[in-house]
Amino acid sequence: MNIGAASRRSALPAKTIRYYEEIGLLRPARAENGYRDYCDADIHRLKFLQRARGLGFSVEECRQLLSLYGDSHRASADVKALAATKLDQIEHKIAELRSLKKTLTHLVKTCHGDARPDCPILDELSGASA
Amino acid sequence: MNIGAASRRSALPAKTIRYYEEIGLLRPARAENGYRDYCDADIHRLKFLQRARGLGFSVEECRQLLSLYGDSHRASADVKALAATKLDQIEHKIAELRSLKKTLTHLVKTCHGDARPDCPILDELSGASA
DNA sequence: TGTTGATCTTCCAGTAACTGGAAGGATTAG
DNA sequence: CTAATCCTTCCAGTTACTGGAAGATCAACA
Repeated sequence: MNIGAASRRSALPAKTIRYYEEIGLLRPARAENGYRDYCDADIHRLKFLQRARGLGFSVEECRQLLSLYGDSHRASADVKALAATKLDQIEHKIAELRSLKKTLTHLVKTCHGDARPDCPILDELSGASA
Repeated sequence: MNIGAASRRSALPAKTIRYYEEIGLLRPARAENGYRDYCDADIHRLKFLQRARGLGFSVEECRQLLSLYGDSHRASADVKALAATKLDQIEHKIAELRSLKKTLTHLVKTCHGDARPDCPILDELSGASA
């Protein structure tokens, strides 16, 4: 299977697939014409990457997950720990964004938003109230 | 004022301050010895940048905000629009992270997390349930 | 005066995770 | 046969810094 088909099946851009190969996440075979040739296991791996990246795992974390996945002796505890850590990070990020949203919402509300030159948002940013 | 002091006053690393200068966000004077010399307006600008970045504005958005800030004829509506757009983006990001959190929470809960080799997290990622 | 040690300078390179584009070979459809 | 599409490699750019090397300058102390 060529890279175009692999791209469609994995929902990953061809560029990204080549990039993943470059950084050693997979090693597809080569056809006689030099084209990459993806087998079912490769597609499986690519889909795995697509899902894990979509869940917010970094590429390095994906590499770990893939090695755990490939290791039939690994404990599910290892994977669970990785996922739990990621969950903490996500919660932290959500909290940060909420606080940010609160501040900005306040600013947008108090800004009259017309043609007058005074603006509470810029005042806040410039430290007028600090 | 040297870059070290400017760094302490603005809560920005010296490296970052030099970087901001490099990309044209400010132009501090130079002392005779070649050292950068920051005046109060520069510090003000740096603090502005520090706050705006912390609120999630990109460097380019900060550049816009700074030019609006410097323009006494600008309408507060311009700033409000920028902030409102940013608010939308933040809300979108929060929604994404929540959905992500939901999926991962489910996976972590269903994973027994012991030494057994089967693991619902990897199953899900590998597409076993898809 | 000498000499540390901290601070400053510039420049080069690297990070994450791709993305875009150029130049050129292979394949497929009509 | 030709045109369009797909494939290859390689180089460069993105965002917003961060790290480090090599060398100048400064402040403080004996």
